Amino acid sequence: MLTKSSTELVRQRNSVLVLATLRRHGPLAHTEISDHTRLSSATVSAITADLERAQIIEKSEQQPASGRGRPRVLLRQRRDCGYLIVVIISSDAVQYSLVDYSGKLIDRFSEERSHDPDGAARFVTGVREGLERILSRSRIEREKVLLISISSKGLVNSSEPVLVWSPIFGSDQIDFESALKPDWKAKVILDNETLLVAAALGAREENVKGADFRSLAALSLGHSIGLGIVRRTSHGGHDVSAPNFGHMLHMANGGLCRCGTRGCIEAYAGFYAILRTAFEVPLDTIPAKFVPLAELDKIAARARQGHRISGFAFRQAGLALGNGLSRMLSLTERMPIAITGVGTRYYDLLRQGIEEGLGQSHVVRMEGMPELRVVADEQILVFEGHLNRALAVIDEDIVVAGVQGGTEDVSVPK
Amino acid sequence: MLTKSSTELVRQRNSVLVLATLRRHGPLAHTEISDHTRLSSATVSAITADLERAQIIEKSEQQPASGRGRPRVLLRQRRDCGYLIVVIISSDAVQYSLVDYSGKLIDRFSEERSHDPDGAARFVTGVREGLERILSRSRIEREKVLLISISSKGLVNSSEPVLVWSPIFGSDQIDFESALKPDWKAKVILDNETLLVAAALGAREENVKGADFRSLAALSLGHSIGLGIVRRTSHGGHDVSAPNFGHMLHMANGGLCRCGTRGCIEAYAGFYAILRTAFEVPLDTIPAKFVPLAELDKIAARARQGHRISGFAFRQAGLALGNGLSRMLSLTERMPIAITGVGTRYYDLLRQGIEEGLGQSHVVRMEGMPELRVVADEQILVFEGHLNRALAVIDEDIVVAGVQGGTEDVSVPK
DNA sequence: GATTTTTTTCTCGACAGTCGAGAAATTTAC
DNA sequence: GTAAATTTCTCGACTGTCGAGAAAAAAATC
Repeated sequence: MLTKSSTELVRQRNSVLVLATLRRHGPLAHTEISDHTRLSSATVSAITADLERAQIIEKSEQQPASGRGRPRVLLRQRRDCGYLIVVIISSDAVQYSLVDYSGKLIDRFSEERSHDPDGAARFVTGVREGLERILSRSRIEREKVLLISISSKGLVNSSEPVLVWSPIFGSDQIDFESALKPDWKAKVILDNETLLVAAALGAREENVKGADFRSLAALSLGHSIGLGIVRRTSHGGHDVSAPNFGHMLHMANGGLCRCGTRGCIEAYAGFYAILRTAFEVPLDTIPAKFVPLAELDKIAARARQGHRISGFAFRQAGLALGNGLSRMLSLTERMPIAITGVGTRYYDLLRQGIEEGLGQSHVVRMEGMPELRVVADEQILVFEGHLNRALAVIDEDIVVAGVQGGTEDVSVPK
Repeated sequence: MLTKSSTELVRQRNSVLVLATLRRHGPLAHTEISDHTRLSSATVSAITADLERAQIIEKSEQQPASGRGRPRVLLRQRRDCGYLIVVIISSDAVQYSLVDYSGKLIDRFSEERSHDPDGAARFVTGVREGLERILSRSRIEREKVLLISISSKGLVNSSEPVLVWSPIFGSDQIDFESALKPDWKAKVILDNETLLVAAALGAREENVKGADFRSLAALSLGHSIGLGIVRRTSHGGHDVSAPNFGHMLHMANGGLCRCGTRGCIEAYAGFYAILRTAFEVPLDTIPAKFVPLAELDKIAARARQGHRISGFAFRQAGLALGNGLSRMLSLTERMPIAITGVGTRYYDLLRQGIEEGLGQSHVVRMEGMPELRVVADEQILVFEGHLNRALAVIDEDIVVAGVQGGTEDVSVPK
């Protein structure tokens, strides 16, 4: 409320609103936009006329008229209005996707990540090459790429695209903004991977529940532990954050974590930690850099057959997660928790520990156990989260940059 | 962004903006308002004319002109525009304050709270009587009371004025909305006490640092433990919350807390917990209902003289606080922590434990120790927080209700 | 095939809000 | 007494939204 308002701002907001509903519901007719936005028909006319003149949306060609009356003309985003590159960094590969303004996937490939530790600088070079490659494969002009949206596990600066800490590079910070500035005019954004999962799930949930949706947490189980939280703000938007959950303190002076601290949640619930407990390796052993999934599958199999120590390892992981989640819930409101990631394949073994860990706290005793649900297809959710956020950013930027472009040959009156 | 914008909304927001700057900086002239709000002079004229017509603000009488040129006419809130009653519930008393629309204290008294446990229903009756008393003492019309702002320790529903859990009444919920509806047309709001402290400190901090202020936490030490967090939102407002920090899980299966759960932070850092540790009473002993401060002072004195167990009790309290704060910081961004409440008198004994507890976590190792500062005068901060929030709510309500009231005798043209 | 009905889109005038520029008011300086 | 300085107020231009009704276009009906 610290900043003034003006009529131009009104137009900007309403323009963004129109573009957002177009995103949400696909191509719409004039009347439908009016219904969804609660803007008057006249206002919709004015706004869509502007957007059309600025080459941001277009009338789709004649529909085979369904029903009588004047046939609808659908409005949709112009695909060639701009492009988006999505970069998903995971522990063993980097995936590049080229997407047009309508959200349609145009091209995609993955590049294996070498596991060499000499790290950050080399890695950035690789990303720059990857970006060049996807651009050149497409024949799209460089200037038409409006946004590069990157995601990674780890801790991300909330205002700038800087990877502050990651399981891969540790405290070797990566500033994507300055790394890509020489090559690209496009804006660069960086988000935590689980944050995007939460964003995607929040959007889905709101589509189902509407205004009843309040908040939701996504917990990603894997080599490392991620948490994303999404909350509806007072004015209808979504506020989304990715706290440093995996390295929240679970137990003072506890097991040694990859990050070098003792007692992090990850030091009990990460894959390497489960391995460590299952093999009864001392808790202050420096953890393995990478754990093959097959190794964990074996432990899980043994646990399911009743092997005590193996079962204990998963139970202890669950306890750490449950305690951590209860602490999170003490600091927020009650919200459902969606569990995702490769680790969900061990959910049968983790569940009891998680619920016990949750049950040990005041919040859960008072408000009851939060809803726990397992959600598969983390990869799809990550991409969906990218699109949600990135395209919204593009819409906003385009409108704010000014919707006056286009062919200025309106100067022939009569 | 889900909701449409309109020109009326623009006027509303800008009117609220004008009232807010008037709150912040005291009586201001036309030009000064224009400077602070960045609204044009013409707009300020239009808005202030409306507000004046609606009897919300008034021109102050002639100032002794300082400097040459046409003398300024200061605008200020009309005191009699409406009134606010502030109710501060503490463990041993309830304080009632009557405040006019300009924020000036008109009347105040406290009523001792009987320590009888028969609780909630009786207590509510007491509050209703207290409100009647402060009204009748003042000769103000009941309808002129626009807002009743209540605060208490404990857990508060974020949307409705319902006390969900409190150290005094436990889980006996109190719904102030429905309790006061029969007597009062005024709106009723309820906030956690430490939330108000955080709000007040946040406002002060922003006055000093301006846009550099990002966030801040207030930790209140006393019989129970309170935490308030204030953050600047993207559009310049303040987002403030009071998580259930005192009953966040400190240690699974730990000491028994007043709330009936085991291992809460309060079960280590509350006054009764310090007492329990100092006297080597078993950790599962049901805690004392109320601890005289003199008792704690004695333990503190012994600790300062080197008595081992007494010192250990404070150290352990500090550790619980430090661990808890580190967990909070894992879920938020780095922020300074202001420590307040009666317990600050033992800060010399707590400090080492707090810092050690903080230091055991990944965040603090990475980002460094957060700034810790001791802030006295918690009572003043609570009241200040009440005024900040309540008067802002009143301004908003008045403007939204419509600024068209007042004398409609403008119908004589020429 | 002409007319009516239905549905959608577009246009016009009214109204609300902000802004810049300059007029009006009013005091101090010389 | 006049000029300069400073503050407040007013006017016209511009931008925005809205409701109502005109215009467009296809299906239904006679």
